[in-house]
Amino acid sequence: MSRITNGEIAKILSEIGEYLEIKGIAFKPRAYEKAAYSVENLQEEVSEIYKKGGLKAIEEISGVGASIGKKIEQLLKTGRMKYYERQKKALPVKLTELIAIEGVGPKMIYKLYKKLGVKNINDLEKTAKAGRVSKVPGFGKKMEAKIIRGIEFLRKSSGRILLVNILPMALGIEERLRGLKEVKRAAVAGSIRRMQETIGDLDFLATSDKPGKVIEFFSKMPEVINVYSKGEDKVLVRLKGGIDADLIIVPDESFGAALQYFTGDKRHNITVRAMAKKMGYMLDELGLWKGKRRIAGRTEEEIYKALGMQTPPPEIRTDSGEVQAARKNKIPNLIGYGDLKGDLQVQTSWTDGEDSIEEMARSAAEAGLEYIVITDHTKSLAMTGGLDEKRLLKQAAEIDKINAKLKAKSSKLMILKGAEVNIMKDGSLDIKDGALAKLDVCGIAVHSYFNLSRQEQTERIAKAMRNKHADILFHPTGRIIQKREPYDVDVDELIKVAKETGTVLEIDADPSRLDLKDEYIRKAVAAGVKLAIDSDAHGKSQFDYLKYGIGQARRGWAKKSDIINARPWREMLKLLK
DNA sequence: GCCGTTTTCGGCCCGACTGTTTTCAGTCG
Repeated sequence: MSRITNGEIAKILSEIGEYLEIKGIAFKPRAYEKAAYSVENLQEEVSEIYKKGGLKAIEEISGVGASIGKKIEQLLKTGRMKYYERQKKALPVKLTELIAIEGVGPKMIYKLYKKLGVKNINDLEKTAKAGRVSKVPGFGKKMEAKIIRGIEFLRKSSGRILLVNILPMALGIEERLRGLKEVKRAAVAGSIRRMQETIGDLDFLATSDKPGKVIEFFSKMPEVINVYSKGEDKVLVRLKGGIDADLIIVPDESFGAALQYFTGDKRHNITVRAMAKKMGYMLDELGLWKGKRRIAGRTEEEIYKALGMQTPPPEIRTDSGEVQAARKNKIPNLIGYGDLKGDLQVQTSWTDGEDSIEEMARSAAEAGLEYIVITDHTKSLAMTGGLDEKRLLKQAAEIDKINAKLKAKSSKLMILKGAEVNIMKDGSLDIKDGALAKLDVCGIAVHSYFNLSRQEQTERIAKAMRNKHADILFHPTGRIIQKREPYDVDVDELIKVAKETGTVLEIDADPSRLDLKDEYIRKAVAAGVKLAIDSDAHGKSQFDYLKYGIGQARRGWAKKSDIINARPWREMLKLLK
């Protein structure tokens, strides 16, 4: 049987949905879309589910019934899905890439293909720039210009920007809105409130008796480079950094409903709305309605409570079980933004960090931490000037000295000794066991040979994890968001090995890494594997990264008890091998 | 094509915005 991943199955199902949408078929598109979504967010590989329980087990997947189930079975058995291939043959266009263009949907794609033979993004760009799109009935000059703009934006930034590059600005704007005397309540909603890895646009909400004043303020903020449109209770602008933001003014009694609505995500809202409807209510961005009477809306809590459920934290509103859990009062108490007591991955100027041990320590104390582990690179990572056994010893002596100094100044910060030990191609570590034994915390990490086969890579890392000194696997998949794909590794297997060996898996909080991803965090938590959230700071300002790691951990349903560095250092050390 | 706090059949979230039109289709969140 061929190895087909959930991601691949999901992609095929969602493309079928788009093909059906194009044909104007009702309801089926949403069925396929829904099935695609639940397959993509499954905790277990569909191929495994099928191996264990056959077709019947596949049909147990939410949104998958007899028809889609059989199609998945065919795909697993033969590596092909005839139904999909027929659709594709009938309409040979690159749906996914065309749909990614802002403002372009299935219906447009169909028309453009029929009239102009547009099959992909390059065709579309050429024909639009030649002015041929605007000649097609139903299209005009504005649409054509919008398409060209959309393609350019997509090319430039893949349409989204890293959370870290926008969160500070968004929170700053939120704070200034709240400071206005005309504003009663204000908040930033959307994906930023959910702490998504990347952000497409910003949604601000405010309540006010004088909306005009607030809108005026918003459109004249120094961050604004363009005002697209301005109405009585709504304004849409472009901000510096190339991100769009809107501000919507709502009545105070609707603030919670609007916050709920604009926080999303879309799937979560669909599920909650459908539930409300079933209970005889109607939920929209102005409130929860029973007929014409608004029974809730002032706060989110009020709405969720009226629906008989807990308020799910924004980070987990992804329609992946949080609604069901909230109805049963089973949402776990997620790790909080102030819960970390230490940081287990910190680089210094001994290798590729910018600041000295002492400077990093001082900055960590200012950030409210009780301890840090110094984890400079080791010798085989030559480009960083990695430490050998001898220099590790020397660094240990230096740390003792600084700890004594800190104590004399009655600082509460404790510096522990560690290293980011390099995993060699064969899974061995580049520092001798004798030296590793002297470290308080031994982190291990991959920095080379990213291109090994899945099996080789998995075995290599698993072997390193089996070293009795290896405490934590740093940035387990090596990805860099929007820049570098993760190396091909079987994370499920790593989770198993982590459980078996007592190795901690890291959630690297560097906002361009956020490695582990939320789905793996959730799997690790479910498997009872211990986790650490580390800044991977290479400079004294970077302890700030921890909050992105916490956001990621929350997105993966991690509790405080799952995170070892949410404990005091003595307790934390006891949890290591 | 899927699903069940009323359903194994008859529903499926819903309204705003945009650009194209002259009453609406398509996209978005």
